This record gives sequence, C-alpha cells and structure tokens, in this order.
Amino acid sequence: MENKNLEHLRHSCAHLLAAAVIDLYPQTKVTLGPAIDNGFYYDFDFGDAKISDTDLGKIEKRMQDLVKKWEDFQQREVSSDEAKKIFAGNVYKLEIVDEIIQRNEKITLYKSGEFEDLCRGGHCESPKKELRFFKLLSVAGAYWRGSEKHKMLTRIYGTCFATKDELEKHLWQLEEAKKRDHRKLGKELELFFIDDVVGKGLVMWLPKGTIIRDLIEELARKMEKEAGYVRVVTPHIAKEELFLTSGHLPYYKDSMYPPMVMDDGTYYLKAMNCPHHHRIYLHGVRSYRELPLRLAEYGTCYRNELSGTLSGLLRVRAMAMNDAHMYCRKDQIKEEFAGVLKLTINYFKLFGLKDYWFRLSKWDPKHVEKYINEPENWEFAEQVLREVLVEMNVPFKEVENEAAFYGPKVDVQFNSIIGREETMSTIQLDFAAKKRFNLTYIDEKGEANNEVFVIHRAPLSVHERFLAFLIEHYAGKFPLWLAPVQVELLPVSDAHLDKAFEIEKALTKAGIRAHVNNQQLTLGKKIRLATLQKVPYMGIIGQKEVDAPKLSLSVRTRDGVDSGMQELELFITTLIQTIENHS
RNA sequence: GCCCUGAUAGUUUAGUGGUAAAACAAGCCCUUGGUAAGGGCUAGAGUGUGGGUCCGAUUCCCACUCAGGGCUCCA
Repeated sequence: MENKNLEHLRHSCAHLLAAAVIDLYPQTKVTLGPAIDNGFYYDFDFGDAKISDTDLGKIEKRMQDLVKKWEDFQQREVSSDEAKKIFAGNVYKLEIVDEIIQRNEKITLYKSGEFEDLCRGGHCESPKKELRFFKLLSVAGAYWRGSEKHKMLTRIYGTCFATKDELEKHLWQLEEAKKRDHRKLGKELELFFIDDVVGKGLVMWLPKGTIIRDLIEELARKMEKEAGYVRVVTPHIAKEELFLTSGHLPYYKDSMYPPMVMDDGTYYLKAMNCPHHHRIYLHGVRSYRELPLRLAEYGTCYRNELSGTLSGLLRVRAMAMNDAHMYCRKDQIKEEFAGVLKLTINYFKLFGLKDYWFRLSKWDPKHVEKYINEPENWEFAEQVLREVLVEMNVPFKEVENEAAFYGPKVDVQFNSIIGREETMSTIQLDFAAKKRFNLTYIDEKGEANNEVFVIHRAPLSVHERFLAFLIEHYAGKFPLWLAPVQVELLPVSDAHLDKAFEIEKALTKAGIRAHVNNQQLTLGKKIRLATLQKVPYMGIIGQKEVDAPKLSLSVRTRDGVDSGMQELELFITTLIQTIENHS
C-alpha cells in the first residue's frame, strides 16, 4: 500500500460498493471489504442472484449516484447485544462480531449516506468530494475466510484513486501488462501452446520455444559443471515403494497423478526427482571423500495441480525442473547452501532480473501434521539458512508455515506481470531423507555415518515457469543469445535470393540462427514482419550488397536503428561477441 | 475442486432461431519493389464435444472438455 490516505480512500470505496449492491440487490448479505494493493474488494453473499461482469456497469453507476449524498463517516460504538441484533440474519457479520467479543474489543459501526457497516474504521474525510475516480474491475468467486470448506462468496474487485490521472494511468498500465502477458506473446512468437487434445496444463513446446529452453539448459549445464555438479538421468515413473520410502505418498498424494497398477507392482509418475536421486546416492558405498556429492538433472515431473489453479506456463502439470541434490555432512551445509545462493544470484544477474526477493520459509509448530516433527532439527536448519542469508547480506523475509515437510527452505519470490506473487527458485534443506533412505557414508575412521544432509535446489525453477517470467521480463524481445531467430535476412527482390541463402549458410556455419524471408513481399512489409517477431537483427540484401566485393549486408535492428551496409565477416564477429557475453 | 466469463476458418474477430461475415495468414496471378502493411483472384470453418427444446439451433437449455479471471492483503 502506497500510503494511509489511499488505503482509507479505497476502503471507503468498498463501503460505497457494498451500499450500491444492497441498493440494487436488497437480499444480499455483505461480509468483508478491505483495501488491497492497487484497489479494494468486497465479498458478498448474493443468495440466489447471479452476478457477472456485465452487471458491474450498473453497480458502478449506482455508486456514482449514491456518493453524491455521502457526507462524512459517522462512527458509533454498540454493545455486543445491539450488534447481534443489528446483524441478525447475516451469519458472516455475526461470526465477526463474536470474534470481536472474544478479543474483548470495542464494536464500532461506520455510516455514510444510508449505509452502515460493521467496521474498525479507516476512511477518507469526505466521500462526496474524494470518492470520484473509481472503477469496478471484475467479479470472482472467493471462499468465506479463504477456506474451501466454507461457502463460496461473490467477490467484486475495483480500484480507486485520488485523481483522474492516476486512475487512468493505472488502467493504462493494466492494458500494457496484458500486452506482455506470456500467454499472448507465446502464441504470437510461436513459442508454445496448450493443446485441448493433449490435456490441461500440459505444454507443447514449438521449435522456437524449444530453442530458448535448450539454451537455458545449456547454460545450466555449463554453470553446474563449473560448480562441481555431475549429471544424471532418471525415469519419469517409479514404483509405489520409492514414494512410500520418501514419504511423499502420504504427504503429497493429492498432487500426484493416480497410480498405474501393473503386474509387478503399482507405479506413479514422479512429482519430484529427489527419490530417484537418493537411489543413485545409495548405489554403492559412499566415502567422505566423495562429499559433497552434487547430482543434477533437468528432470520432468508431473503434478496433478487443481484444474482451477492452472495458468499458462506459470502453473502447469508437467514441468522440466532445473533440479539438483547435494549430499553433504552437517559442517558442509553452510558452504553448499551459500554456493547455491551465489549461483542463483548470478543467474538472475545474467538475465537482468531485478524484481525479486528472498523468503526464508519456516515450519509452523502449530501445524505439526504438515511437517516432520523434529523441533531440534527445524531450529538448527532454520538457523543455518538464516546465517547464510545474513552473511551474504541478502535481504529476506521470514515466513512461517511455508516450509517443505522435510525442512526449511529459501524461496525466491517474483511478481508476475499480472501481479500475482509466485515462487521462482527454491533452495531446500532436508534432514528427513537420511533417515528415510538410510543415506550413509564411510567417514575418516572407516565407520558408517548417517549424518547425510540433502539440499534440494532449483535456481532456474522449472522451464515452464522460468520461460513465463523471461517472456514477460523481456516483453518478447529476447537478448541476442536467446532469440530463436537472431538474424532475419531480407532480400530486396527475388534476384537477390541466392545471395541471401549464401549469407544464411555462412551465418549458420558461424553458429548464428539466421532465416531468409523468401516471401514475395515488399521490403517494407518484410521489415514489419521481422519487427513484429522481435528478431534482433535484420539483414537486407539488394543489388548494392550483391555488388559489394566481399559478402555484405545492410543491418537494421528491431528497434529501428539502421547501421548501413557492412561486411558479413565483421557482422559475425560482433554478433558472436555479443552472444558470448550474454548481453 | 469451487465461483464467474468465454470457445465461430491457421490467427484475431463479426453475426443470426431459417444451415455463417471480414481482416491477417495460405495458394495462384500481376508487381521485382531499398528500410514499418503494393494490387487482384482462389481455397478454407458449418460455429469446442455430447445431449435436449423446436418444423428448424451456430444462436435457447443441460452436461462435459479446454481456456481466462478469482479463491487466508481480513469488522
């Protein structure tokens, strides 16, 4: 929230919304209406009435009519009996009243115009004067108190600003954000699609999208090799026994695809790679000299996410994870953890990602059923992670009840372009695997030691989610090293086609992704098409270039910079340099 | 999963209770063009799938599938 005044303004606007709704739909039960980032909402129980986006205009109009008579908010305090009488028939308000009584707080009502609402306060001075620049945005379902065990209410979202300019600017920004939505760009740039016949949340990568995926994977291989990882490959399925051993089945069953019952046992699609990697660790006797052992794999996992939560590439059901597990001794945890953190930060720097923050995700002793109940280990592990974050001077927030069931983690949080907070990278400490899988090593004294700690990490998230962020981050204008087509060659006429293909061949040989537009179009049109495809460089080949003594082309960028004719050899040298610098 | 919205040619959209229209893309023809859309012609969907109402459905109703928005920012 930018400031208190705006918060008050928006909360007041929520009151106004409720008043308009009651006016239009008198049977409606009002519940809660807070100010939120960028706006406000109010949750209603409309009873049998159905409300859709098309009704918003009507409600907004009524708000504008009502607000003309809205003087200052009048506060009054009532006794618990009075409150219960006033809100009789509204189970939601009664529930809130009961909570207030339990907390031994004052019950206050606020009234403006004809509408009085249970409210703790925090309003604008004069609704009539200030509440002018608002807009209702959408209708959504929301569970009472956010729990799917409760009734589904109808939520109306809106926004409100102090000035007309600010409101218009905000609405413009919403429109702009839509333009760089990865789902829209993914289609326009032919990167991926989701096919009805294949299934929900299952992404089909097209050739251009696959180029980017492969390049990111290549980068990961290189960086991980330098950081001392070794690569492994494991199958996409495994027997039930493996997931019982890992403990995923009881904890994670809802998120896993249902089992496949075969002659020789029951199989599951893997929802994570760790159990497979643990089996690799157990393949043979490990010496202390081998630790830390870092097993890396871009492993594809399958999770049966709730259908309503699926969203483009951000939440999918099949995902290629930038996974690795490090097996180490207790005294190596800190260094390993710091190593991953550094790697993560380096990746983000390389991609120019800045808008992220770290979250130390801890367990919650109040919800022991969700976690392995070993308080000492939790305390120790959380302390180690905290120390690394502090020593590396990385700002972070500590949040309870966000840990994995086997240990605390550090998550890297991002805001997507549509404003939803998502976890990008994750580094997790696991002190449960050693016991479950009986992970051991032979120590310096020749004795088996069971103190093997596991770090799970996925700095580049899963391909799907990471690509979603990259597409939106770059607005589809990928840097040269990632661009699916790096140079689009545009012959001025068919007479120059041969030369264009000759240059394409030379570029390909130099490792540059080039493509000739051999359509029968005017040069202007070809430039337009390449610009829309956000190809970094266009190479124009006409009579002038054909007549040049050495292979040459005229270069233009997607941003319209025309740098004139240059020799191909020179052009290639500059390109390669830019590509190698990842700039 | 639940609430709301939507699904019409490869894509983006229009439209109607009497079996669909346009733009771009595609193919062909003319044009061989020098830095953001040259012109013409042709072909292409029976309106997501399955039911129902009706003389008749793409249009109305129901179910399903998929997509989009939302589901602990608290009187």
